[in-house]
Amino acid sequence: MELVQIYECLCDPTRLRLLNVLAPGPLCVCHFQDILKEPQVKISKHLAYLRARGLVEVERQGNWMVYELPAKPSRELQANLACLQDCARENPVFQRDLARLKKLAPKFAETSPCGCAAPAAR
Amino acid sequence: MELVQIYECLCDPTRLRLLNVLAPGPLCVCHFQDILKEPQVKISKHLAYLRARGLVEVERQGNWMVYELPAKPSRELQANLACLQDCARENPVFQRDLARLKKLAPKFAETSPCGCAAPAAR
DNA sequence: GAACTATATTCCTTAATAAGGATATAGATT
DNA sequence: AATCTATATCCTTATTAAGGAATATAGTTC
Repeated sequence: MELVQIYECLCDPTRLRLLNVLAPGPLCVCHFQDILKEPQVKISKHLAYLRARGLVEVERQGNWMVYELPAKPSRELQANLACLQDCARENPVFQRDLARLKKLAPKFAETSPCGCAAPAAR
Repeated sequence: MELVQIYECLCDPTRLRLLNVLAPGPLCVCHFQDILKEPQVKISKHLAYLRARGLVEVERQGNWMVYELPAKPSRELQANLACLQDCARENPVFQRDLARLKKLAPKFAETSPCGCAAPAAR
């Protein structure tokens, strides 16, 4: 069951936070660091975990690895991401992360050549 | 985050199957055994896991322990159970289990004093 | 090509989880 | 009280995951 793989990804708070801030648009690792305020190793490893199970996709842009939600998510993934967004609406941690994203987005856009925060600034 | 606890419960195939067949109504352990065709220990342990995290509730009826989904699920649980049902609709394992439940329900009702399959027979 | 940046991987330690077999418990029946 | 039934717990083994420290890699810049 592919479903189990999805839930395996969702059962860690750090990974939930990553997916949450990814909803508005692509981000690179350093931006995740700034938003979640977690060490690089931790973030990188969880992103690898998500990637291995198809919950995120990556594209290299120079030095930066830009992560985003799958372009064509399975029905199951789509349903669960929607559900997560729904739950995130009332969750203080998720909301704080999104607020940080919003606040940092302009700075991201000007300081990082990858420009990966641009879509998130919408 | 309570959400993580929910996902911890959902990231095992046996537990997903348990929750799936619980959707139509309460069931006791022996019925889970008949439907999932898994050993008693396994089922009992996973039910305990679900119970410890509030995904199911139990009531003793004589010898039988009757499990059911929470009467008042949190918003998050409600959303995720709905999502699971949605995903189950296209999943052969889940559908097979539900078919077995439907087929066995009358037999359950006549053979077991707990009558816990009655609501499922609806 | 040397230094620098952003990110990934490896190694280590610790803890959580799953599964199965055997045994224990609680309640029912005789 | 002895026995039976349904279910839970204990024990052991193996797998998996998390976090941190250190190191490796790929790409960039000078």
